Amino acid sequence: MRAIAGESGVLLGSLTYRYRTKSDLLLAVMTAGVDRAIAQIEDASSADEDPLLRLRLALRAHLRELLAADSAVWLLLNEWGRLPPESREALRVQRRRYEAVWGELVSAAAASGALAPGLDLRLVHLFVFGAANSVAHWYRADGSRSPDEIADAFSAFIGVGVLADEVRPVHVGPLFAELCALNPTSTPE
Amino acid sequence: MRAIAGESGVLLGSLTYRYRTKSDLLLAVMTAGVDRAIAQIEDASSADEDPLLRLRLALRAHLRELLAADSAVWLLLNEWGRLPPESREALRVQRRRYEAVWGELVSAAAASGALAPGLDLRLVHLFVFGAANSVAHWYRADGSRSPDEIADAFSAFIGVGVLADEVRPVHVGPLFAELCALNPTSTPE
DNA sequence: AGGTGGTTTGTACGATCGTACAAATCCAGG
DNA sequence: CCTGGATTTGTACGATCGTACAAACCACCT
Repeated sequence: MRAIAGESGVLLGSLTYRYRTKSDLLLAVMTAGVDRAIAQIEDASSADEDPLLRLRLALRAHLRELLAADSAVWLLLNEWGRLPPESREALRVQRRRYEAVWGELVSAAAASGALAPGLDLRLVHLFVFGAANSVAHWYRADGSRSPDEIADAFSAFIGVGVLADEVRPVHVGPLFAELCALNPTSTPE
Repeated sequence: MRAIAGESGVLLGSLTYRYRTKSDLLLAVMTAGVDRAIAQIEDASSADEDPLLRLRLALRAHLRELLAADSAVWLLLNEWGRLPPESREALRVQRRRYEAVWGELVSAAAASGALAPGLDLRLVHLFVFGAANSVAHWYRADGSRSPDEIADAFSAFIGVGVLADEVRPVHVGPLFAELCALNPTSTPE
């Protein structure tokens, strides 16, 4: 809490005034982040008709969101296990929407005959999603490949991850600042 | 610490006697776990000559280790980001060995012509490894598929994961107990 | 000017964490 | 039997965590 406040340029009390608990804050940041990611993915993937190209564009958008320095998606993935059950319950709506987008993309790709027949589409969906997410474990912003390049390489095979040497820090400050900019004078709950 | 002690059937003080710090304990559990996993994978994959079958058997072994209720590999994956730098440094040897095993399997599979040509093998390696690991995010012991079935489905496509509804708890107690059984009367560092 | 509602500040509290250590206990070897 | 080292126990300390709250502050309206 104190660290987040410091990164956000406010003091601890201001945080607990806007969000009664830490879970509320995390929930708000994650909800906004996932909403943004869904919008980006839907926007990117709607730019074409070809199912495979749509999948590829969606992967690009997803990795851009996931690998951003202030990625709320990455925060969600990392912090999910420590979220209280109520928060996970509250995030279920966004999660279903997110999964629905991917499921649709995978189904369309399968229907177009691009995927090998006889595959369990649910598993394929889990595979694509999890594989893309695990890129965040080894990606470095100063590395040799951009998120788009990784997404394309992933589309070609489909490429994924391992633990990186250093931990990619999440700067929650900007996330909170952005959230405050979106709701400048909202009543806190 | 207190929770680990409780699960292990000892008290807090006994833990800090055997391992001076929490990092030491985590490091010992993880090192032993990764060693075990490497041994299992090497053992399983050495049972055949066909590179693809070896990869498949290695995936089975890896998922068995990863998805076990007391998986030290899963613990490592989850706790890596919160490990102090010295611990990560100390684990680097095992990590390189682990990655070497997978790199070898992927290279052999590629050399046998099983993989599409022109792929970045380093990325393929990251992909396979990360994809397999992310299964742990949605796997349930009471689910419909066994680790081996998932590994095989993954081998067929290559399948991966998404956040599961509930968090799979890691029971560190058995890990510590096993560690004590291995070193019954060792001097504590 | 004065006051009012929203917001920030600073501080403090209780809980929990990892760690430290004296006392109690266990367990060979002589 | 007993003695000395190894191990466990129980307790306590300092730090850090999330939370709560009174006081100060600010912007805006009449």
